[in-house]
Amino acid sequence: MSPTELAAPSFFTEYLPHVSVDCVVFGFDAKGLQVLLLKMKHCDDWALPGGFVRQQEGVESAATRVLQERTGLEQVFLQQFRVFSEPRRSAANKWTSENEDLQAWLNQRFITIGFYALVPFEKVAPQPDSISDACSWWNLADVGKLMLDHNAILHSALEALRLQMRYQPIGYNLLPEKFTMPELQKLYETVLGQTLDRRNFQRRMLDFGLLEKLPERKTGVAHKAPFYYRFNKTQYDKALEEGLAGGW
Amino acid sequence: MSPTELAAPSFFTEYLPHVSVDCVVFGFDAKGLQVLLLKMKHCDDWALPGGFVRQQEGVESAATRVLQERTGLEQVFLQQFRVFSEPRRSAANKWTSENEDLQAWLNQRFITIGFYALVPFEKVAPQPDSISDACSWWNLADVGKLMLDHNAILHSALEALRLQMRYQPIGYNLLPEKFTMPELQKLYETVLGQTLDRRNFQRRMLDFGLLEKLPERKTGVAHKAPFYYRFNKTQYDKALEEGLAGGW
DNA sequence: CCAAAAGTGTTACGTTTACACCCATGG
DNA sequence: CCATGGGTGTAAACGTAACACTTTTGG
Repeated sequence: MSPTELAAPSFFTEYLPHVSVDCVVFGFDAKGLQVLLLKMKHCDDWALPGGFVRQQEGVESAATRVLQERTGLEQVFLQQFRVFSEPRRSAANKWTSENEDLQAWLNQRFITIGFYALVPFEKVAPQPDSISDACSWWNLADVGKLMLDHNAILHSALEALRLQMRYQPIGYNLLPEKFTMPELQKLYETVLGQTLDRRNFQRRMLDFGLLEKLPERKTGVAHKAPFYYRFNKTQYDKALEEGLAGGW
Repeated sequence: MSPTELAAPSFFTEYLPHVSVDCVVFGFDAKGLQVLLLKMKHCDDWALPGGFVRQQEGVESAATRVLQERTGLEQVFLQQFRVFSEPRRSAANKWTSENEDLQAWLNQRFITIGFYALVPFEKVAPQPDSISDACSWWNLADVGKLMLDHNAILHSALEALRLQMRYQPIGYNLLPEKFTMPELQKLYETVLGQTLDRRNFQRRMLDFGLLEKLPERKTGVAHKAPFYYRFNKTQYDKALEEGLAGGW
């Protein structure tokens, strides 16, 4: 091995070749459902945050690392949902870089493992990576053409999330610790893309037994002030494990 | 490149390194749910049918190829359900072979993409592959310790299948073209691991609108002969796309 | 004091569950 | 001719959906 190689360890030795992870990071605020995107260098496209898998780590750990680097968050809800592997998905890879090793690396054919993450919007400090020059939230409705097949990945993640909501609770990772019932409902309506009855929603949510009503109400709001709630983490985790409803 | 290499193309050039697919193949007969397993050479373990991904194919296509080779079937219901990638899952890889290239290949660390398949039991002609010396059906209840983490993969596949049954029909790929209602019920009971009410099951199934009642009854059977049914493929495929029930 | 938003309750409806009766067949 | 399994129907229980009234607050 030459001194040059020793000085600059290659992507090819650090990571598993041909394998990547891509994360669809969902956040939620008053404007609706947001997704974290990166503006790639030397091109106009935006892309999902992604990364590669080290020789000695699992894909979950790789995705967690990506999330930590882009958002600053340590603990996030992360779920693998599908593998995207059509050879032609990488056909458009035409990276040029002064770093020849990086260039060769990026122009590989990649099999990517899709994850979606649910994160607390207001706690995220978006950070671009080495091949992007911006990292920021996009309202889901405003997302345009993304790099490669990232639009399909995003769409697929949203479908997986909607499916998962049928039998698992969401919200713990998307809302602040204290939240009101209307806020929780807004979250559900936004993700599901449909409006729900206010009273039935509240009853159903409470019947799940995951919520604790706090004695305080929201302040500084017009009209009648709603109560705050928080999740009972114990019950919430139990519901994540066991599921909420059954069909058979 | 040396003539030797030209004469014997390497696994390393034909396939993507570090990536494999493993298939949990479910079949169904009178004895219950069956799973297709391979008896590995030079060791007592049985394993799930698996394979590798060619440089220019997607993982679905790799899994389809594996299925075709092991079962002889062209069209099978195939569903990717999870990626297994913990580095230590491959830690036990200690293959020895006279083919040095193969040996080095098999001793890589692998990220495997888990698929489950639903196939018509009676149409399958199990075929071992080059690193196994038997391929046969096992009753799910009789499956013992499998190679590597294959027990976990099998368990996870069954969970995914049970979950999927909540909102998608199954049966088309697991039953012969004509089947009776008790047979269909047996299938559901076996996969779900619980007994169901005969009359409610029938009503529910018929209400889905996927079944066509045939004018003929089963022959050569003790007691009252049940009617045959078959799936309406059009409706069935529609249900696969759109799902059966909703929660919200 | 009124429009807008939130808290709470009730009724109607449909779906699922539980269960009963009759029919057909082979031993 | 009867035990076993299959075809069909109905009533009760449950959960969901639809909807009304009251309370609170800022403008």
